[in-house]
This record gives sequence, structure tokens and C-alpha cells, in this order.
Amino acid sequence: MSGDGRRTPSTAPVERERLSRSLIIDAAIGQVDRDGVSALSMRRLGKQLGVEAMSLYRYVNGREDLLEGIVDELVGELEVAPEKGLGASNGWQAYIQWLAHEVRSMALAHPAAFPLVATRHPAAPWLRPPLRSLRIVEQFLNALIDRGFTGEQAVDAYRTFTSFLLGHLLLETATLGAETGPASEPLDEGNADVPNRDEDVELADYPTLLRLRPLLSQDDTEAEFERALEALLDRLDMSLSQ
Amino acid sequence: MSGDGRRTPSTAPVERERLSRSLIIDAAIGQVDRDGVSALSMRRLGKQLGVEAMSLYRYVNGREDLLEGIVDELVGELEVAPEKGLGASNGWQAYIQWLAHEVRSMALAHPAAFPLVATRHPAAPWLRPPLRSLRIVEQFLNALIDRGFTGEQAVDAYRTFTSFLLGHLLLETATLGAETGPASEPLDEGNADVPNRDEDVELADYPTLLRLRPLLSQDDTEAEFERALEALLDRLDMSLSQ
DNA sequence: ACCTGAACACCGTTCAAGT
DNA sequence: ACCTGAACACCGTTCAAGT
Repeated sequence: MSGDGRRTPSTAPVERERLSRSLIIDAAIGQVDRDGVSALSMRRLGKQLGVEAMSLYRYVNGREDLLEGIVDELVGELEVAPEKGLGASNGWQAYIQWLAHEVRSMALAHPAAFPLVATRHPAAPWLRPPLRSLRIVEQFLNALIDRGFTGEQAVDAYRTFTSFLLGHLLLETATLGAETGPASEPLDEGNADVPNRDEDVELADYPTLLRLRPLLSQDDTEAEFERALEALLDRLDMSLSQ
Repeated sequence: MSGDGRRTPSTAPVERERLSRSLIIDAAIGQVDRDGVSALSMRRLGKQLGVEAMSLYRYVNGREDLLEGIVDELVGELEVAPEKGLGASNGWQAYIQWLAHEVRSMALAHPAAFPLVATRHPAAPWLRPPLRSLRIVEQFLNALIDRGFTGEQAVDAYRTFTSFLLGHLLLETATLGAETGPASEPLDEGNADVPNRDEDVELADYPTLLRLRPLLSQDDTEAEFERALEALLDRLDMSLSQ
């Protein structure tokens, strides 16, 4: 707290760039990535930026708007490629494949923030998470239409594709959080010198679960994503040709 | 605040039943349904129950545990039917159809609470939302195995089915919230005397979106759910016979 | 056994005031 | 123009105390 106008780096929270909306939002994303949404507060965010919380209100319209900003930023980072060498026949399949992985990368890069993208109410009822910006939907529809879809088919594909992404990516980020766990909780259940782990006790009542546990535990979410994506492409393909 | 030990009804918040965990959780669900999760606070909840907030801590291990309780209660309400007349060939399709609608009913009955079911970290990494209780998974696996699935096929079906439910139901509850809107926003659709509504201005930059807006707007989520469910059944059917 | 009062540390947000 | 101090109303949570 010692005052100084010096430009000496010191060990202050951050180099104290001039404040701006996107600077604030980036810091917020970092905080969410590190400690989760519930740990994100205006006051903590201000502290990290070397500023009083009240200053943030110049650039951000309160906490809700900050969360909105996070979502917009993450969705905005998706580059819906202006060509990547794809274009011939089967081009639409390559395009969807590529976009699917693009979105998945974003989700896995920000697993704690992805639920915001998934659950905040979109700006319009026909904007569906996680492809919830006008820009992205426009590009998506155009990409498919350029590759032979009718408008109706493109809209259909938008619907099935968003559902697919939401289901798989939210599941992946949710269980990913479960592995990391609620941080430092040593698993409090049956805490009597723990003769039998709580989980095992309960499992005893569920024989099929117990038997199939090995199968259930080995989930390769990556492979599952790929398989489901193939199934999605097949389904779209069928509805195209009929 | 006027004291009385009388049993006269009065206009007090609630009849002041003896407090209990499930009473508290039910009240919490009601509060979430009415005003959303962010409006749920220990103090407000206490008030509604005619009790000081601190009393709740006898039955509930803090706010996080309360949210956990809400999820468990909602998932627990799903009856994974001990027979409903289904059993013959094609029995597994009827079963999955039925369960899908069961879960959908729950989600639509509690659209504001469903994101909790969808995004809270499950107790085990292999428990996947929204079918995230040991009891339900056990019943689900048994139902399929009884109808001819191998263990591996049943586990596969669990994975694809949960992804399907999560994607569709979260999308449905999310956009459903958007229609109800952030409260008091007067429905911007073609709002005549306003020369150009904010949204229209933006839309002007997105010609394809503008052209396809009618198609995008008319989404019958019910029909979409049914169609996707059929596709899911087909996909499972194919992986069974091969 | 069950509930409460008082207290603590934190929160979002407003607004007049500083520079 | 940009940031802050002080204040307000609210929050989760603990704990000694009441009945």
C-alpha cells in the first residue's frame, strides 16, 4: 500500500495497464479458470488488477454484465475459419468436424467457465449455446449453404449440432471437474477410521453397478466425442439425401 | 415479529411445520423455481420458513450442501419404473422412450433448477448428469440388460443417452428462460414505431441470418426432441446388431 | 434438542468527492 | 476523465447463549 508513482515493477498484483473492458474480462476469465465462478467477485477482481472494485463499474455494468462479457469473449474467440483448404465435395463434413474440434478446444481450455456459455440465457431465443453469437451462426449457415445445403437443411444442422456440442462438452467439463474434485476435501463420508469407504458401502446395494464399474470408469471422452460426431454426420447425411 | 405461541394461522410465511432437511430442500426448490438460483439465500429461505437463517444449519451443511440437496431431490423424484407393461421385444426402445420423457418432464417442471442438475460435479466421475444417482444408473443398466443388452452395450447406451438428454434438455430450459426473458424486456420482435431496434441494426450485417430468421425462430423443441430421440434409438439399434 | 442474537468477514452497488 | 472513500443493504457462517 506504500504510495509511489514510480514505474518500478515492484511485486504489485499486475503491471497496472490502463483499465479497459477487455482487460477486465480477460482477468475475470483467468480468475474463473483458476478458482471457479463462485470465487469471482468484483472486489477480488479489482484487487488483482490493482484497483478498487468500484473502478470496474466504469467499464462493466455490474457482475451480471461481467459474466455476459466472459461468455461473449469466449464465444468470440472461436474462429469460424474463412477457409482452411476445405471446399470440395464432403466439404461440409470437414467443416463441421473442424468446428466441432474448435469448440471443444475452447471448452477444455476453460472448463470452469464453460457452464456459463452453456447455461446463460442467449440474447435471442433462436440463438443456441454454445454457438450463441450472431457472427458465428451467420458463418455456420453460410459455410453449409456454400457446400450445398438448403437454408432449411442448414438450420436443421444448426439445431442438431448445437445440441450435440452442448451435451458432450458440458458432460466432459463437468466430469473433468469431478476428477479434480471439490479441492482438498479428503472425502469425509464414513469417517470412523474408515473401515469401508463410503462409496463402496453404497455400491454394495447396486450389484450391476458394482459389476460394470470397470467399464463405467474407463471412459475415453475423446473417443466418445469422435464416435458421436461421426454418428451426427451420418444422420445429417441421411437427411440430406432423402 | 409480534410474539405468539398460538396456533392461529395468521398470515405468517408458512404454517411452521417442524423443520427438517426435506422440508428445507422443498422450500428451496420452490424458491429457485420462482426466482432463480441466484435469488436463493439462506436468509431468504429462513424467512420463508419462519425461522432465522442460522437454524437451517442444523439440517443442511451450508449453501453448497443445500444445492446438492436440491439436485438429489430432483433426480430422486425420477421414478425409473419397476415395470409399466413394457417387456417384450422392442422393450428396450419403449423403456428408453419412456425414461426420456420422464426426465424431460422433470426438466421442464424446474427449468431454473435444471442447470444445477446439469452442471454440478457428480459424486463419481462415471456418474453422468442428468442420470446422476447410483439408484437410477443401476435401474437403467438392469432395464437394458433385462431386455437383451450386454453389460458393455448397456454402458454404451448410458453414455450416449446421458449426452443426448443433457444437450436437448439444457438447450430447452435455457431458451425457455430466454423467452420469459430477463424480466420486463418488452419483446423486441418487429417493434414498429421504433425505427430500428437494436437487434435489427445488428441483423442487417448478417444477411443469411436475416433471410433465415423465420426458420430459426419457429423451433418446436418438442418435435425436435422426438426426432432426435428416434435417431438415438436407431443408432443404438445399429450398434446392437453389428 | 432446537432455535436465536450477536458478531465477523465478505459481497454488489451507489454516489459524492477527490485528483 | 478516471479513480476512490464511505456508506448501504445484503450475504454465508460460527458460536456462545437462550429455552
